[in-house]
Amino acid sequence: MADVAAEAHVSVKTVSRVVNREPGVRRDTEQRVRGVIDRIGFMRHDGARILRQGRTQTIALVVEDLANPFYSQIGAAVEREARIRQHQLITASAEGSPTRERVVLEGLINRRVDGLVVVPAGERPATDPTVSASGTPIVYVDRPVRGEPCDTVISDNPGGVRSAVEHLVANGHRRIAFLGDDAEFWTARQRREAFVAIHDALGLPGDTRIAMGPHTVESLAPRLDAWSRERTPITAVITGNNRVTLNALHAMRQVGIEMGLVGYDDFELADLIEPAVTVVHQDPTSIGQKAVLQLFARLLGDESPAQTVVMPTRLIVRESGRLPASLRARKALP
Amino acid sequence: MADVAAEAHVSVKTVSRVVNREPGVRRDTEQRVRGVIDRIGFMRHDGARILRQGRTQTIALVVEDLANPFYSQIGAAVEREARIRQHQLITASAEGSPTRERVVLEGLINRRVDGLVVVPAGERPATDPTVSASGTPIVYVDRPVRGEPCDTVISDNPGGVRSAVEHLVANGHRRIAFLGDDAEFWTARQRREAFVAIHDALGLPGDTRIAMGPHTVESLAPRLDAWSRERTPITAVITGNNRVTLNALHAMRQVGIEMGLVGYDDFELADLIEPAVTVVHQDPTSIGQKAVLQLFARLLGDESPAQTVVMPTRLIVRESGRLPASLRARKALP
DNA sequence: CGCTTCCCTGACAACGCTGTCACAAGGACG
DNA sequence: CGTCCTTGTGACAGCGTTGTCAGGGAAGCG
Repeated sequence: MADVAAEAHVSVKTVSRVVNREPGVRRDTEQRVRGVIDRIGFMRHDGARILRQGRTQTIALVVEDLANPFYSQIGAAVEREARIRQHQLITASAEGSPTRERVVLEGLINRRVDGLVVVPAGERPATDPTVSASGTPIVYVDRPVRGEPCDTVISDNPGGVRSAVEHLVANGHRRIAFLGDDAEFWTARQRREAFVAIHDALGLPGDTRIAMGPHTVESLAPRLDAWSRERTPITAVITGNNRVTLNALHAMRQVGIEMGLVGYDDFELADLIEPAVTVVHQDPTSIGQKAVLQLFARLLGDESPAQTVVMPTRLIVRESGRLPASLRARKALP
Repeated sequence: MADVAAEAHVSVKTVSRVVNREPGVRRDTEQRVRGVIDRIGFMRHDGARILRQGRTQTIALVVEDLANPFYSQIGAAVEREARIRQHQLITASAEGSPTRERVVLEGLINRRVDGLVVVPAGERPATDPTVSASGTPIVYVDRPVRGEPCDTVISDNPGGVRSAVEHLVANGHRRIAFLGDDAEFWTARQRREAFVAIHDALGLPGDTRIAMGPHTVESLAPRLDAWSRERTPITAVITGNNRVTLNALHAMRQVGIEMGLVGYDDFELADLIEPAVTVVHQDPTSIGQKAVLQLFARLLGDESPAQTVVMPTRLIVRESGRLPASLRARKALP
């Protein structure tokens, strides 16, 4: 900038004014400065600008694994919303480890990102000293943190599970199993609890099977096989997230069982599998969008109490919720 | 930092030394400073550090669409490799628009990212003045740019297409169509050309069908239907990328045609569709990894001439490459 | 003509940190 | 006792911007 100033016979301040399109520069001066800028290829150093102004125009997204379509869709939405608001997005993976998450968050706060969208790993309480002391606004996504209330965007897990169970029941299923992901995950637990609650509410048999992950195809196959051979066999399963759904589908294919299925999370080609998979769809794009909206409200000074937004889910009915023909004969209890 | 210094009765420089674990601080001084830091919750301001040191410890990834699994897997790999090397990753979408790409790149260079991994939009020549003038090292991924040679990581498109065609031919197919993505994309064109070349090399009929996209299910369904009804019908298609594969699968399902298929890009559940889809797999994780490797070599001062790395593809044989039973009767030309 | 007002421009400090250099104190050594 | 070296510490400048304030000239006004 000093070089430009010297070359154009003006002060650095005037160059700054031109670069930032500030008013109060005579037209010919501006032309001259602009000419020099183009000629020597000057580019403003945003680092210095940031240091001076205190705002980094950057937000960060911390997720478990960017390659998981659920998170990458959130990522795409967050990036788009950030870009619209002239902010850059830093993405970071915590790989599900609270320790790594701390390190990552600390690094981001050292960089003075303006705000954070975080899918919290584990059960970290909201009052992480490093984070809360920094005053950086955070919006949690997909699962809440413990302790004092924080801005959070989650999806309606009980509602999603209820729609799945009701759909299966309406199709004649009575004994429904639940394959949840590792109980370490809050979403997994919440969905399990909802599963139990809705069973009670509908007066369904209480001895249905519940198995929490991690699930591999190898462990799932014999388990599903066994469940379907019991004296009071299950006729359908609800899977707790996209990973589990995939593995369960592989397992079923492998063992050759026919069984009702409602998956959690929609996935590409769910409609091309035979039978097409009925799923509970939570819209990652809307979730990400909503989170950014909330974050920017805070950045613009919104001081209202922390808010938890529950995003609705939608049951996408395809075919896998039906009672398979092979099971219709020995139709279950009333 | 000044506050800490005052509180601990040392100079800011000593605080700086402690924070950065520089040697040459007496043990008790360090303890005292560390105590104050913890007490008042000091966190180093990396923006200032960066301004002083000139390195941002940040690289950026510019892709078309983060929600596309191919790119999000590259993104995950790049982030991981960057993290290992103590760098943060900024991701940005250009949404396929060269104009937007320019703006995005300019913004990233203003931030003085240390390096860039870019999936170039369109046919931008390598000599983008803003970028090349800045001297920021760039590695292009998935498709090359025109003009002077640049570091580039692409996958072996001719090899991939060849393996697809050879596989289909080995399964008895003779009339094979190619459904490429928009010819605006370099990869789409390269795959088309490879398709033509291998046909010549193998002496296959020259009148096979080629259609470049954008392809929707609606446009694809009648086209595939028509092709399969002609006097010399095609018996198989090769699809030019994951999007096209998906739409083609939907279209086939919709019209109810049986036809051989080899898709470009692997996708989750390709093995659960009936018949399981044979694909040409390009490994986005390795591609991303390789690109970062190359980038950091440049950052560490590697001055060797620009290099184009071609990553091998792998044909994942499942079932969709077979000659459907319904077509086996009127078995095609020798 | 003197005064105010407006427009344009520049000097300067400061954002928070670190590299350089200098300096003081203490011990080793001749 | 003087010299040299080592160790720990601090003063200061400067990274590239921008906010603040001040100043100079032209125009407007009485």
